[in-house]
Amino acid sequence: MSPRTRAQYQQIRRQRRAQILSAARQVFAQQGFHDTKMSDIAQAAEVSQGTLYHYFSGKDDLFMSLFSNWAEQLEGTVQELPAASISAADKLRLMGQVGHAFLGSDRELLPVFVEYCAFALHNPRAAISFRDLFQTIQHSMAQIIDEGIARGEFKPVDTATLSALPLVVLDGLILVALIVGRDVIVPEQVIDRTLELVFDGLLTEDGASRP
Amino acid sequence: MSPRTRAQYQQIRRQRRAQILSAARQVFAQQGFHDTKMSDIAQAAEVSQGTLYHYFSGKDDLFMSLFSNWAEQLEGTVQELPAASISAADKLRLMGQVGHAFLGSDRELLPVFVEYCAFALHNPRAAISFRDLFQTIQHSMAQIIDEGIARGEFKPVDTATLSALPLVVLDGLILVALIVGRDVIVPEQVIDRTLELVFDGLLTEDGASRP
Amino acid sequence: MSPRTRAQYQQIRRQRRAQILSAARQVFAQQGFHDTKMSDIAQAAEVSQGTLYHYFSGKDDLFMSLFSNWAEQLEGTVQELPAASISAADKLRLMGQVGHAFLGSDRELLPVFVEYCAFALHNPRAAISFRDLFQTIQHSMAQIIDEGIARGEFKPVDTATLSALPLVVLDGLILVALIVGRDVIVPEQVIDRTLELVFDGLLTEDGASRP
Amino acid sequence: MSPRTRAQYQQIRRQRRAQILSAARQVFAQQGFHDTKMSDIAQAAEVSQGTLYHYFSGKDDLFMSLFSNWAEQLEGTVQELPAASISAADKLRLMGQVGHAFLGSDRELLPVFVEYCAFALHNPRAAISFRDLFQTIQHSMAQIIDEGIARGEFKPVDTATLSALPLVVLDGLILVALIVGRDVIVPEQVIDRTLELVFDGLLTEDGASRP
DNA sequence: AATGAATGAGCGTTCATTCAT
DNA sequence: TATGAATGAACGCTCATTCAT
Repeated sequence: MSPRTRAQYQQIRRQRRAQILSAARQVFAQQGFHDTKMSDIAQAAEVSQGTLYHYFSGKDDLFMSLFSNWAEQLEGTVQELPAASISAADKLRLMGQVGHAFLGSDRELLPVFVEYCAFALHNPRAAISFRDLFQTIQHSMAQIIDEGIARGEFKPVDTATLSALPLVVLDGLILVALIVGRDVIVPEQVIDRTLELVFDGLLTEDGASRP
Repeated sequence: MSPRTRAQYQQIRRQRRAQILSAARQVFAQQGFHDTKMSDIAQAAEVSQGTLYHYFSGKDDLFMSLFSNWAEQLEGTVQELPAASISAADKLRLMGQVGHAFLGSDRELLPVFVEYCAFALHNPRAAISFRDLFQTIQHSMAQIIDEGIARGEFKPVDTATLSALPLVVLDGLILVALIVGRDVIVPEQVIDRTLELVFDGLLTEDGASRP
Repeated sequence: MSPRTRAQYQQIRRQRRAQILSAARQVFAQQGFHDTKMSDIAQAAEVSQGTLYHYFSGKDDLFMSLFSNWAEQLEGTVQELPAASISAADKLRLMGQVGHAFLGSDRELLPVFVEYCAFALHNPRAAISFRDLFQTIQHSMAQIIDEGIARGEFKPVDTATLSALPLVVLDGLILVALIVGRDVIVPEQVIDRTLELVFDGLLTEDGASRP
Repeated sequence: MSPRTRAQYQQIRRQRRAQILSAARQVFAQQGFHDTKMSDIAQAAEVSQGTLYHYFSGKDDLFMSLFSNWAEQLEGTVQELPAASISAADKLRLMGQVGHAFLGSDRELLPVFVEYCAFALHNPRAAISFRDLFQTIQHSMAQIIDEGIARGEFKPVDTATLSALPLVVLDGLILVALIVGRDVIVPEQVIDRTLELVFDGLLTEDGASRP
C-alpha cells in the first residue's frame, strides 16, 4: 500500500544483483562466455532478460563484475598474509595453501578465470582489473620475501622479480590442469613440490634448520 | 596452360595452405579469435572466402591448424634437448633459452596461444592437441631431471611432478605478461631468476661446483 | 497533512500535467520523438516513469497532447484576425506577422512540429488534429480574402484554394529552414518577399499584358 | 561451370540493388520508415535479410539511398529548365508542371519524402542530401527569375529569396495534402492558382496604391 | 579449384508499458 | 497518487557457411 522506502529498494537491488551474479557464475562456468546467451542467464536467475540490463550494462559488464567480485575476495585473503605473526617461510607455505584453496573451493570458476584472461587481452578495463589483482598479490609476496631476507631466513634474492611467481604459477597451473586434466597433472602437488624445491634454494642454513 | 602434374597440384595446394595460415596468424594475433571474421582472413590471404573452405573445414579447424603447426616446431626443439651432450644443468638452462626464444620470436602468436587455451576448454580435439604438447615437453623435462639425478648432478626429487613446471611457468608468464604488460613483469627475468633459485635448491654440492 | 479538497487535487493534477508536458517539449525538441525515451521525459520532469502514465495514456498521447496544446494557441491567435478593424491587406500583413512570431517564439518546437507531421501520416487521430488546425487557419484566411474582394481591395480570386497558402508556405518554410539551415534560407524574408510579391504582382506591364 | 566474369558479377549486383530499392520503396511507402522491418523489405524483395546488408550498410543507408535515387531524377529534370528556349514566364509555368508531375507520378513516395524530412532533422548526411536538392532547384529558379528580369519580363525582385519558393511550396503542399487529404486540399490547384496570383498580382489598382 | 553472392539462424540489446507496494 | 523494479516482445544486424557458376 504505502510506497517502498529508499532502503527497501536498495535491499531489493542488492538481492537481485547477487541473484543474477550467482546465476551467471553457474552458466558461464558450464557453457563458457561465448556460448552463454543472456537468455540463459536470465532463465537461470529466474528473471527476464530486461532485468539483467537494470543491473549490468551488458554481457561484458556482467562477466567483468563476476571476476571483480571474486578477485576482491582473493585479494583480501592474500593481503592479510604478511601481517601474520609467523615466520616468513610459514607465510610462503600459507601462500601455497591459498593456492590449494583457490584450486579447490571455487573450482567451477576456474574455466571462467581462463576465459577472463583471454577476454582481458582485448578489453582494457578487464586488463586493469587483472593487473590490480596481480599487483596486490605481488606486493604481499614481496613483503614476505623482504621480511624473510631481513630476518636472515632467506638468502638475498631479486624480490621484485620472484614475487611475480605466485600468480604466474597459479595461472599456469589452472590453465594446464583444466585442459590436460587432473589425471595428467595434479596442481596441488606441483605447488607443494615446487615450494619444497624453492625452500631448498631459498632458505639459509639458519632458516633451514628451523623445526 | 600445360596440364599440371599431380605433384605440381600438390605443390600449389601446399603453398596456398601456408599462405592462408600465415594470413590467419596475423589477423588472429591482431584481432583475436572471436573478433576475426573469415572474410578478414580471406582478405589478408588475398583469396576468396570460398577458397578458405577448400583448405580448412571451418574457422575452428583453421585456428587449430595454426596451433598445431606451431606446436610441432616447439615439440621438435624440445625433444632434441635431452640428447644433447652437455650436463643436465646446462640442458635445463637450454630449456630456459627455449622459453626466451618462445617469448621473443613469435611474439605475435602469444595472444593467440592464450585464446587457444580458452578455446580448448570447450573443444576436446583442441585439448588433446594441447595435452600432446604438454606431455612432450614434460617427457623431455623428466628425462633431463632423471639423468641429472642419475649422474649425481641433482638431488633426488619428484620428477613426475616437477617436470610439469616448464610449460606451467611459461603459460603463466605469457598470460600475465600479456595482460599486465612488460612494464610490470619481464618474463625473461622471471625465467632466469627462477632457474637460479631452482638450481640453488636442486644442485648437489658436486653439481653446484660446476663452472 | 490536512485532507485536500477536490479542487486542490485538480489543481495539483493540472500543475503536474503541465510540468510533464513542459519537460516533454524540451526533450522531444532536443532528441526527436523516436530517440526520446519515456525515462528521459520522466527524468526531465523529475517524476517517475509510472507517474507519466497517470497523466497520459502513453508516449503517443503525450506527443499529441503537446501538439494540441500548441495548436490551440495558434488557432486562437489566427481566429481573432478577421475581426480586426483594419484593411484586408493589413490583415494579410498581420498574418505574416503571425508566421514570424511562430518561427521565432517557439523555435524549439519547430522540429517537433515536423516530426508530428510524419507521425500524423500513420496516426488518424493526429491527422484529424492537424486538419483542424489547417481548416481553422484556412477559414480565417478565406474570410479575409473574401472581405478584401467584397471591399474591392483585392481582385476576385479562388478564395477556397488560395486560403490554403498560409499554412502550406509556413510548413514548407519550417521544413526547409530546419534542414538546410538559416544560412541558406531565412524564412522570415521569404514570408515578407512573398507577401510583397503577392501584393504587387510579379509581371511588368509587358508581362502582365500577355494574352 | 566456368567462374563468372567480373562483368557478370557487376550485372548481378546492379540488378539486386535495384530490386531491393524497389521493394524498399513499396514497403516504406505503405508502412512508414519506423514501422518497416528489415525482414519486411527482405520478404518483399524476395531475398534474405543478410543480402540486404551486402548492398546497404543498414536501414538508414537504404532509406537515404532511396531518397538520393529519386532526388537525382528530380534534379536532372529541374536543371534542364533554364536552358529551354521559351520565355521566362513559360519556364515558371513549366516549373509548375514539374510540381504536378512530382505530385502525381511517384505518389507512393510522397509519405516517404515527408518521413525523410523528419529523418534529416537528426541525420546530418540526410540533411546534406536534402540541402543539395534544395539548392539545385533554387539555383535553377534563380536563373529563370534573373533571366526574366534581364529580359524585362519580370519586375526586379529579390531573386535569392524568392527562388526558394518552389521547393518550399511543394514541400508544404505535400505535407498538408497527405495529412488533411485531397478532399480538403488539391495541391495541383494550389500550384496553379498561386502561379496565376504571382503572375497577375493580387491587389487592384486601389489596393496597390496603398502606402 | 576458385569465386563471391546468398543464406538465415541467432543474439545482444532496447524500451514502452505494467504492477506490486 | 507515486514509485521504480520488472517485463518480454521486438528488431537490427552479424557472419560462418553454402552453392551455383
